Amino acid sequence: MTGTTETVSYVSPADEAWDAFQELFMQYRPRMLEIHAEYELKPPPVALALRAIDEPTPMGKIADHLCCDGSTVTWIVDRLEERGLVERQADPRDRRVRLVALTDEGRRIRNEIRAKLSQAPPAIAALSEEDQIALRDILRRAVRVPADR
Amino acid sequence: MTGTTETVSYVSPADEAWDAFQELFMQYRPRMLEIHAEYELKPPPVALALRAIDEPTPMGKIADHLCCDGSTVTWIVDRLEERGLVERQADPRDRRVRLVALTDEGRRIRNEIRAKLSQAPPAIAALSEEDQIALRDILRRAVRVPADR
DNA sequence: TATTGTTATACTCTATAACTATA
DNA sequence: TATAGTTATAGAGTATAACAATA
Repeated sequence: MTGTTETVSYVSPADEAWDAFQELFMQYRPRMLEIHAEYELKPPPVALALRAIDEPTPMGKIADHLCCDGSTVTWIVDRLEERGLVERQADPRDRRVRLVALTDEGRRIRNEIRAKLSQAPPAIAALSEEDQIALRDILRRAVRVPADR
Repeated sequence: MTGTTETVSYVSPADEAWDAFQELFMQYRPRMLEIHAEYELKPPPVALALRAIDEPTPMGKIADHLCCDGSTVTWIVDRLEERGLVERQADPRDRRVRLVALTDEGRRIRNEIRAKLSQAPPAIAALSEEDQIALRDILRRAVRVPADR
């Protein structure tokens, strides 16, 4: 029996890459929590909501993005609104909808957070420039694949 | 002034790679939550704790790993112990310490979860085998860098 | 009738402070 | 005296169900 017929416990390079990917993310997680904590954005979904908003966004879309209940989004947006980071706007197309929009301050803070989170961790920064570029190009190709599931 | 002296808004390939990395992770997040939900491991830290345990592990080390308070780990381990997935053991070297160890059932469940989480998402699986291998090799090189911060 | 979002509510999760037991 | 972990507790976070407004 040759190696190529072994399928039961075969691990594809994709799965091996994915394991390393996740390990790297778990390495980074404390830093991400630290950055969120600097802005008192807690629990994580509050920070994720702020990070995700760009254009005015319906409450329901935020719920989908966070994978949480709509009533939880009401609570999250209440918190962000109390702090003046977002405001609820009417949607002229459908008066049931409430659009969540960044305030100027909210945009400033969100951009600050994004900038900090965008700094590659040591694990990536220490790679050769050749590796960095190859990694960037491969990941950009990957991200373009629709995540239908 | 030449381009190489421009430092203010320069984005390195490392940072660009890191942005794509994070986008891919956010794409995958719903699937991760779904897998955790299949096993009723909620909130996320409960699932992360179970996933992380291999050898019997002191409570305090789990708190460090999750970036949470020790009393929260007491609560998390209580939940896992109620379900028969872990058990507290004495540490013969230091009687203050409680080691959290997987039960047979806990190891079975943890392995099942790990196997599901190890399946590369479509974005990765759809890459050419050449890209998959390059990605794996680069990420493995990255992960070996100590995450001193 | 169905959908978007809010309110009221109960339950879950989390940290703080005080405590026990070891070191 | 310091450290590992637990307990008691208050407060934060989350979902469910019932509701109001609009489609």
